[in-house]
Amino acid sequence: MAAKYDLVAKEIEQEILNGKHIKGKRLPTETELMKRYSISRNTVRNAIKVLAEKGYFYSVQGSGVFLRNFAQPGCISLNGMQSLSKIFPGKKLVSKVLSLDLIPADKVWSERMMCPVGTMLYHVSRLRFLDGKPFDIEDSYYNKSIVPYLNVEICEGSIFQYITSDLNLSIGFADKVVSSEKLNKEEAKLLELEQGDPALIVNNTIYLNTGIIFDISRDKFHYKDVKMLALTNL
Amino acid sequence: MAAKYDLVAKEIEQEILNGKHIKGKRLPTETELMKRYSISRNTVRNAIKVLAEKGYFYSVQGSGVFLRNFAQPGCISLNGMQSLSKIFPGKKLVSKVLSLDLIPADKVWSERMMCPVGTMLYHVSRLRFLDGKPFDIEDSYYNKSIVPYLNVEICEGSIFQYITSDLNLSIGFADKVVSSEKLNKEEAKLLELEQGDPALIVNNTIYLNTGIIFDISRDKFHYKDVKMLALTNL
DNA sequence: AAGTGGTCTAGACCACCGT
DNA sequence: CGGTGGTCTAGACCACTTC
Repeated sequence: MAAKYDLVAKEIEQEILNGKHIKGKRLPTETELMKRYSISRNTVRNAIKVLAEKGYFYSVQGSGVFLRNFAQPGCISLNGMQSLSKIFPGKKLVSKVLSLDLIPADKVWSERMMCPVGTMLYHVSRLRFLDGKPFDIEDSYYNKSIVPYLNVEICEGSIFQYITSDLNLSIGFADKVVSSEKLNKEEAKLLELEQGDPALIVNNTIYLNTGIIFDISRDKFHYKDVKMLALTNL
Repeated sequence: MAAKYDLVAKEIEQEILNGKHIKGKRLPTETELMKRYSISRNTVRNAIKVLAEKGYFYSVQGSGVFLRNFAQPGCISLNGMQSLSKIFPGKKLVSKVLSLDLIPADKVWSERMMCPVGTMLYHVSRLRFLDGKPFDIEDSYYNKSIVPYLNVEICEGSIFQYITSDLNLSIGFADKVVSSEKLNKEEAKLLELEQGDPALIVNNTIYLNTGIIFDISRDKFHYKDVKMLALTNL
């Protein structure tokens, strides 16, 4: 059962995407929106907050809520957790599975994933292509006691969709540590770059809504094609 | 005049930093906190939300609010807008001003900064050192009609502190686009690296709380020493 | 069934922006 | 000054976890 403020947020978001509101312009006032959707002021404010966190709005006390220049297309958002297929809706995304193993967690991994030593982990290596061009190398470890089954077919598709839709798990939040490194020879070859070229690295620790880690992964992105966007409030 | 929920948030944050709460443990219930601080439930929830957005907590419906593994020290947060001196409290931060010019905005810059062509801009280039080691090259453009005066002395200190404390301006929000590039010869020399070595790039567009851009800057970070942290909710 | 956080309402007052 | 968003309250009901 979806919340009212979420429904209203989705509706307003749709309006924005359809160009109904104009960049730099004021949104209708809160009182106006209360009437329009027959909801209380706090619910209006919650809807606005949702969209403000997505980067659509900024509020100025005493003045109004204004449309913000939002997300440059092609940027991977560091704030949300959309899958790549949603970020690049028009483009063809292909995942080639380099390896898929089932291994027991050693001491290091048990600490990283906050699970007992010996917990079985799926280790997946994928090379992903965007419109035929190598885009990133992804190295993931999934806790098998949470994600009980994976195969090559699933890994060639969207693992996240499988986890949310088929396994019916709710993803909660994530830490992402971004850095830059030189590529080694093998990685460079996969990304069609030269050894020593830069890579943009993102280390993800991904939690269920219960606070349990189910996935730790490292993405090495092709440095020429990838930009990450972080929206900062306050 | 600070808000109640902010004061409570600060108090709880202090407790956490003093080790009063333990990682993975539950925070007192909302009802408990209502009584303790003599505030309404919504105010408690606002305080919790502030800290959740900083990465301290995650909430589980029906269960409680739990302490999260928070910010790895030494990481630069992409969510907040702390100045470097606050991120590395123990370390010595030195800024060497490479250049400081006053230039009129051409067409490109007027569009980027959403200001009229001809608006005067301070262009500041700085090389920053952390404990004596080169850390990043920063290239900034400030809108002079908002930041009316800058000199080398100010630029050697914290420009942000000058803007907030002395000019009494309120910073609102920022876009940060993160990418990776090869260093050219001059940049490499400044950072004591080799030409072609990776750099971690952050392009910032920084707005006042009124939605006006006052600063656009590009940071090129030393790739060996720098990690950025993004916290993702939802 | 009891206890927790999540949503929603109705109303009040305050701080700030514009005129 | 009127209108806007920001804070705060008190109370209600719902969804979920836990036992």
